[in-house]
Amino acid sequence: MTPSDAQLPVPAALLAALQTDDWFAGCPAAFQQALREMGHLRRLAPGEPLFARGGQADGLCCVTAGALRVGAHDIEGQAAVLAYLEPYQWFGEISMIDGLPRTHDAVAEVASQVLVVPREGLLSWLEREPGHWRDIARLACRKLRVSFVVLEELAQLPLEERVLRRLRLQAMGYGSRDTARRRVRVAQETLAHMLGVSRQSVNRALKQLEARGALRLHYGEIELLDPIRGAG
Amino acid sequence: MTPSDAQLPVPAALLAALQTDDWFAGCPAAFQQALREMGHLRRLAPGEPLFARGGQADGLCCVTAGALRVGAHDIEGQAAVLAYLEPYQWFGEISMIDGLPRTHDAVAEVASQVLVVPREGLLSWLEREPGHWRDIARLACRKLRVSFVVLEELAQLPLEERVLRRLRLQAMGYGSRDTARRRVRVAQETLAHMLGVSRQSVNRALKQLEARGALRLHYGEIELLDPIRGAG
DNA sequence: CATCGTCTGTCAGAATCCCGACAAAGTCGA
DNA sequence: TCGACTTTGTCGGGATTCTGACAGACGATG
Repeated sequence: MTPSDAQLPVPAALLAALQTDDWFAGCPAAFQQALREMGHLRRLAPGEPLFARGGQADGLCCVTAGALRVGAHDIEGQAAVLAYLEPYQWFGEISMIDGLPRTHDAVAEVASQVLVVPREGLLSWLEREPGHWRDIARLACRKLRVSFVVLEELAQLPLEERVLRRLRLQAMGYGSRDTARRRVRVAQETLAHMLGVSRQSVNRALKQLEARGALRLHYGEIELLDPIRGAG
Repeated sequence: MTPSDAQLPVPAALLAALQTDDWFAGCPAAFQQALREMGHLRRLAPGEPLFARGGQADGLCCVTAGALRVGAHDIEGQAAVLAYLEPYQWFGEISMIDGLPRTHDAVAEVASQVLVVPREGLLSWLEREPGHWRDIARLACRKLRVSFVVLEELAQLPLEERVLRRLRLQAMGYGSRDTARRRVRVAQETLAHMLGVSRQSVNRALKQLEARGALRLHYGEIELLDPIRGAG
């Protein structure tokens, strides 16, 4: 067992930080406690995969440090990025629910730490406390709503709006946090991959948004300004 | 109360047909029975809305006859079609789970019939049988998987592939049926709305797919051929 | 402070797609 | 059978995006 596979217990102090996430905060204390006790922490080096598409479900996860890139590595190396997950977002509930293979790859973008709640343990716990399946459903439900928003934008909004909305979505942790951050650390090329367009197009859209007063561009970072000005 | 609002009980004979849907078939008999007993049938005239985006959740639904167009009516009349629901697909679980407003409009495409299970009744039933929240989660989970597939295609696949995959997705009821139909009744313009591109582009893609041997075009209908030939 | 790798900004040609328009073909009802 | 309506097939101009390329700006590292 290599150091990166070491299974560290989850310190109780982490519970406070985990409340940042709306889903976790909405779970009953008993369930929160169970997730902490059954889970363990796993460190990931930059570029190290947590799981790969098609792999077997190992459990429910939560980013506790760093950032994970979730997407799909196409055969031709076309990296379609679905989302960037940051503390303290939960994921992996899909395979948790239906037991089918992973839908995406999850790779550490930087040195990261992930809380992993093993599937088997959680399943048997849920068998004793089946009411908490409702919380699992809530988690999937939230993703579904985000997914619908992204789908709709992708389908018919002009690129400029899509860029702006995606940034705001990222700023509020894809619906997981109630307070949106002002600054989003993301390279324009990364943004391009998420939106499925070229970096040049993203750059042009960002320039127009900056001229519109919706945001301010920095090196490797984008500052979102007053939504009123950018809302048109 | 108008005739279209009449609340007809759900005949027991419908249970057999409902088994067509993978999700329903996977639910325990007790849950199936409860859904039938708590639900009622509602008739919809062509163009009649079942619910609108932003409206309050009235319950879990299932198409039992006809077809529903699910999408979002933009302010400018831009009708973005998310999917066409046909018997016996279930929907409306999102608002069921989180109690938030509807994400989409649902309008009858033709004269249709919908099984509606009122939210309040189902919620209190689930309070007595909380283990079946897992089934609700399964329903949301399946949609999430479909949504991921659509998202990925939308992001980076060439239009020709997107058209083909969308047709196959429709042919197998968005994952709700195990056997895919050969023929899909859908106008090219409708397909264009679902993919967010123009009718002309869809027509060109379809022509190329036909030349490739992946499908055959008919009037108001598309026949899917052997997947092997079209898989490239 | 010098260097290197990353990120941003911009250009031009090629490819793609959108829009409006119109004709041909199919379907349905009078 | 005829006519109205829907759907399909196709064309061309205008707009948008992609690809590839390159220079400058920034930050980390030694």
